[in-house]
Amino acid sequence: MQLHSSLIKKRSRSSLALIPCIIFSVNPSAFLSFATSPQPYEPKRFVRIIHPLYDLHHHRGPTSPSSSSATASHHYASLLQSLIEGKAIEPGKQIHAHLLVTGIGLSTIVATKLVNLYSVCNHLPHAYCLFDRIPKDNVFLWNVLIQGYAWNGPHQAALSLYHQMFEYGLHPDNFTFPFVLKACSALPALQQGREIHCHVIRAGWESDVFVGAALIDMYAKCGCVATARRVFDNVLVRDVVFWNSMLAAYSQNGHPDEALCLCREMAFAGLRPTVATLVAVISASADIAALPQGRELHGFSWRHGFDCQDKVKTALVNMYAKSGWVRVARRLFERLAEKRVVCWNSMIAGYAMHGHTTEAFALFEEMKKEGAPPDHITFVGVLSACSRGGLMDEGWKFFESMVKEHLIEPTVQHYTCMVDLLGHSGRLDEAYDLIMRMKVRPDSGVWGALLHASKIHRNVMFGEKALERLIDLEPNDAGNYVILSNIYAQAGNWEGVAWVRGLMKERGLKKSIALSWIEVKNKTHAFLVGDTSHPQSDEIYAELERVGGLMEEAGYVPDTAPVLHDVEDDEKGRMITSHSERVAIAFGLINTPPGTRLLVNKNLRVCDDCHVAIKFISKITAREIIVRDVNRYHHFKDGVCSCGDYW
DNA sequence: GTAGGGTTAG
Repeated sequence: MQLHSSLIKKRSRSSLALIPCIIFSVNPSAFLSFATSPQPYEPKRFVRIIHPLYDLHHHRGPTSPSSSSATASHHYASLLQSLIEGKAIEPGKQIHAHLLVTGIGLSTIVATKLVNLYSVCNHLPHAYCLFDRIPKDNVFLWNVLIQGYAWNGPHQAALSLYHQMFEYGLHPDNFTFPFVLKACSALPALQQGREIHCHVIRAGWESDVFVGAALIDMYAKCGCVATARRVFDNVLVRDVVFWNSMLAAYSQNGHPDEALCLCREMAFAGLRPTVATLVAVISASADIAALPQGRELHGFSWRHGFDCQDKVKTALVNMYAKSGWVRVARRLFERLAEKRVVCWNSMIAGYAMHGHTTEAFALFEEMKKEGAPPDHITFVGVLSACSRGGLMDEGWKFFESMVKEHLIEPTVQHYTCMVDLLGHSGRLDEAYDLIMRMKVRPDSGVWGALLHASKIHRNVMFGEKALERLIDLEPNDAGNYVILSNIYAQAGNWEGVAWVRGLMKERGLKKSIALSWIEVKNKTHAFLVGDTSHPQSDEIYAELERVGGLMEEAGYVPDTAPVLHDVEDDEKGRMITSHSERVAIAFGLINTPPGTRLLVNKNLRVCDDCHVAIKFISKITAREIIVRDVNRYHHFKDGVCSCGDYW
């Protein structure tokens, strides 16, 4: 027996342990084995493992007697089972060939294992080919194939297989449902997902924790968070992963508050968080720039040893960048052991959000130099940096290099950045042309970008075109209607204003109430417009008046045109000087030592007048004031804002 | 014998 061996390291899915697979070549035909023994390789152990196979190969075992044949089947099946666990496709292929070449043939059990192996290793054409030629009378066989298509696509194939099962008189079980639901999440396919949910209920699996998690994931990916929550409530025996699914559902669908609240419930229920819990919750606090929670979670991660996990670190980088602590984010980023593309993306996007274009571009260059290939999300970050900075030429250059050099097909998000960039420069007709020429279906983001650009450049025609589409795409988003109403008001078209307001009333839409919050001494203080509920209310308004006087001396003229009331139009008759962000800033001024940087958050965009006012405040009080609105960061310093007055 | 969750942009 001539042997030559090579060691292949395969990652086991469950434990991430390294499983050495030793491949041997045996005369006359290629032959192989594997060893799950720990390294270093032990010859004695190897011989014990190879022995039965060696016998089989020389036809000493699996000849005509049925008992021997059954033994052979058993040996091959257990061999294949280990290959499945190690996801070792090549040895599997060789066994398959060997069985066919030597005429040993495939028993049902061996064929099933091969389908399983091909399926988990994403060799689906092989898996299907084999599946097609064997009896399909057990659910297990269908499950493994559906699993393969659900993980690797085409996802539609998983769904057709699921439907075919019924034609064979088989019924899906508690394994089938998670697999096929995974395919629905990936597509995403809500209608089919709902149908499967009905089957789940009929089959009595709705309180199964695995099926439940899959349903939550499916509904979350389809944007139906409320339904996901109903599923969550119906499952009474919950484990950590199940909780994590619901946390992720909230965190990924723009419900960060609910995610944070659920996390507290989870802790109360006595469950210990995992890496996935922390990643979901940290990213939820990043979404609302909840720095106190974010820092608390950072501390928790550190105390429980999660902070050395790169995924947690990346989530923290993202959280600090989004919460206005870019330098802290960068320090953490530098300490990452392995900078994966997501880490670079997170940091680049962080810079872009703050309008730090130079840093964003520099990091992009560094990334390429370090040999980390940028992906489509990297380009979303870089392009949004261009659009924040109004850098038209650079934007096109990046867009073209993405397509030509990096062979990345532009997605709807890239087009959104480009529309934003063109809109920024007032080239609304070009922006509209680009939307018309897009290879992908324009979504609400693209039309939203055109709508905002129309507002800034006071263009009624493109504003109307954009709202027309947005009414179809997100009919219940009050913000869109308000922007067009603003555009009409700016143009003095009061009929237009009345029409839009009428439309909103008819549809029962109300603009969200404006809210600003500021963190002082580790405590968050939130304010509504004209808020007088704070214990320091009198001092706050005295400060607003004092600063207001200085501002007028410096040349500030409050713009009281009706349009200004539209960002926070709930406060009819109230003074714009009491807009929530100004109240929060005044609170910050009286509660922090002179010169301290103020960081204010707002749930809507800053209105035009407040933007002007805050520029004055920053100069008069010699403070750096950072306002994070729903769209971006504004760094006010010495009477200038980093957004260049475009937001 | 087959399982489920997590980082990025807008």
